[in-house]
Amino acid sequence: MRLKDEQKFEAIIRATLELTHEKGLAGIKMSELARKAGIATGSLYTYFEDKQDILLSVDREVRSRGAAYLMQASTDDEENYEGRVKTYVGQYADFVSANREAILFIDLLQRSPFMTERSYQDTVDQYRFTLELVEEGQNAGLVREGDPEEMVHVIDSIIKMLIDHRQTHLKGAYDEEVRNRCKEYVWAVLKK
Amino acid sequence: MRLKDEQKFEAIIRATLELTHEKGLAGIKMSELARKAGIATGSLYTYFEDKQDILLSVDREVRSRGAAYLMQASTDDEENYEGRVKTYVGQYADFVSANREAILFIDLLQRSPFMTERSYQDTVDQYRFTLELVEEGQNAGLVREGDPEEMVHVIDSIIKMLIDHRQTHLKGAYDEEVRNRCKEYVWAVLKK
Amino acid sequence: MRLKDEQKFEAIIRATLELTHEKGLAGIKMSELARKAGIATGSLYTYFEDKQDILLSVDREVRSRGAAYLMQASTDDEENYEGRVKTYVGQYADFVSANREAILFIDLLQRSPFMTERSYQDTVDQYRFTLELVEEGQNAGLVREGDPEEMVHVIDSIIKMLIDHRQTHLKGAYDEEVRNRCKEYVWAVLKK
Amino acid sequence: MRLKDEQKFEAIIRATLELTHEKGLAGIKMSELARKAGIATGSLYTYFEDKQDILLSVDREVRSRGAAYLMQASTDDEENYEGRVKTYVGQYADFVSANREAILFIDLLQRSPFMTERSYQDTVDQYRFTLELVEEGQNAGLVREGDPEEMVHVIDSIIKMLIDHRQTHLKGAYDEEVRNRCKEYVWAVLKK
DNA sequence: GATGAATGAGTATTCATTCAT
DNA sequence: CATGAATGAATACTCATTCAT
Repeated sequence: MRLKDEQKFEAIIRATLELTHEKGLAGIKMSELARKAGIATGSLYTYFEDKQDILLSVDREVRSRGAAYLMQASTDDEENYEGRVKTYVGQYADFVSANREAILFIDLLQRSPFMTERSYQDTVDQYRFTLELVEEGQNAGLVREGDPEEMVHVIDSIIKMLIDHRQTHLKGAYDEEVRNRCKEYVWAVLKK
Repeated sequence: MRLKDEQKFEAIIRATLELTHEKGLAGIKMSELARKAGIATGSLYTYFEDKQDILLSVDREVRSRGAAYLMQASTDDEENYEGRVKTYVGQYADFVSANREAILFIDLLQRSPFMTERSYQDTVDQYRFTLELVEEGQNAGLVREGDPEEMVHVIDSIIKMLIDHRQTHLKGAYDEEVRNRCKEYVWAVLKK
Repeated sequence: MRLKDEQKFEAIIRATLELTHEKGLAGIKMSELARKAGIATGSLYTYFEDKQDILLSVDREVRSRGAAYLMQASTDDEENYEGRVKTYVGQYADFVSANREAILFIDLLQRSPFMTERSYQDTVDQYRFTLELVEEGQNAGLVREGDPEEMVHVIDSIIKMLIDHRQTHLKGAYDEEVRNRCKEYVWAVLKK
Repeated sequence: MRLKDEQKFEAIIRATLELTHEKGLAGIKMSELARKAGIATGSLYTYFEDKQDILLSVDREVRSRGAAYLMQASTDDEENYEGRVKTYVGQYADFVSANREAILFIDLLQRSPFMTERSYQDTVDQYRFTLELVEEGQNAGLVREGDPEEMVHVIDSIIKMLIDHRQTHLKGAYDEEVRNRCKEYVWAVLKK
């Protein structure tokens, strides 16, 4: 017999993200999803309970990959705080740029009829490292006072907006310039 | 589509926004929409062509109201530029807070399959005043260099994020404190 | 608008019974059911929740009609007990013969995956009159001792078997002869 | 279909009967059947053509076992006819009680779409002995006149109903008391 | 052979739109 | 015009059967 396949799981995730990007959440049809993933419609149900299970699973997967990426992003060898923040922002911007579909997906799912009671905690976990970085800066008197969690969200939205604006409206590619503007704007918001 | 009864149109808009808030765009069913608006399902088709027509009409309406609000927002009597920016941001924050559902709706519609080729121009129109304010600051050497349009989007996303974070995650009410933080963060990003 | 139609409800019941007779419970397809009832597939869902709801509703309806028939069946003017029992059995046999499809349906549904927790009570209600007749006979010393409920079931099975055997295996029509045999056999079981 | 492993065939029969008892014929899924029989889904197709083949095979097997049992049931040493009938009814009641699932299965299959044109003859074969017993009684003037085949069916339904009523509705165990009632009722129907 | 994942035709169900009242 | 029942195409999901391992 054929073994349940990690590659198929991966293919389904990829297909879901692509389809969401192309047609929006509501536009996802199981048959199309299967075709895009290169499997039969019925096979989707070997891997997932139903449509909602696919969407929530993709959400979970994509979030955890994001968290993993941000966790591993090293900022250690930088000497000063500002430099470390900017390095981190640069890495985060790279990640956002490379994972636009995933980020769009999470965003759309959040406000969809498929999202039932997903806890806010999930999101927080994902930002733990960023949060700690902000708190460190506040403790060192280098960062503006204020709720660090809120600040993290603001930073997040700035970076996503800059990249989205560039790619969606200006049809431009993500480049060093946008990357630098991310650093600039974020640092402007943070610094005391 | 011409209107036969202004009140019904209003009810349909309100119902659309509420439903979008509750279940997301994909969760809007004509029957539910009608019920929420207090009319019969079939009557929706007296006022609108089809579902897409409703969504696009609500979008148009809500956008034009937003633009009208921002247009009318006066900043004239303030003496200095920073003060005028902050006054404006405060007013904008008030508007965002008072129209969260509408803003969510626009946001979701933007990336939905219902939105066919709505031009980016619409959005620009809406931000014309903000844009001019930023450009004025740049000309006066008070505002950081950079694409003003991009800056407007960044400002916009900061304000929306601050208010959304407060209301959604902290379940807190919009108040003077959030309003002030909007001003602070925005000015931090703008100022040279 | 069109009013929800009692006739359609009736048509669906009839179609369900016919289809069950023709193809068995498992052979009922919503599309075919709708066609047989002369309505659109989707309309089934105007009248019922889902397939199971149709089956359980038909069950309920058919049972209550049976109970109503047996309730109304008069035996009053007969002078002696044996005569009254035989009159009643004759009427019941007429009913069974005229409602074979309904009886088959109830029987099949009983042991189907659609039947969840239908209580035994339903069945008892339906037999109340028969039960009282048996008890009356026992009190008068005319009927054999024993659990009256059990006796009612035995009587029921005898009548159904006689009629089914005649119609199914012998392809014969229900007639006075079978009717009389019902009376004979039942009375043989009952009499002391 | 030839057998490769007698034990597996036995397991499949048992699983089929259990499943039919639990969920009815329509509720039998190949995957569940396989799980219950302790083999893989695909293996079912090593032993049988398809689903219908399983059901008909189980039917055949179960019927032949029943016939074998009734054939072997001896009534020879009883002196008088009534005693022999009662002995036989007692044995038959024992058999019915011990094979409720099989009997339900046969009953349901009979009226299902799986049963194509299984001849009525099969059933007759199975009742040959009972039939002869009744005919003997009629010839001896001890049994009521009437179609012996019909009488056999009536007897059969009485016994099954008594046992089913006891076990299903009263949750009681089959015991000497029920056994005796079977004899009583049957003899009441038969005797002239 | 045995296994259970893969397949896809077949079905139940949804829901935008139409239409009789 | 308003109503909400009726429609049926569109879609999610099931499950007998096949087949790669």
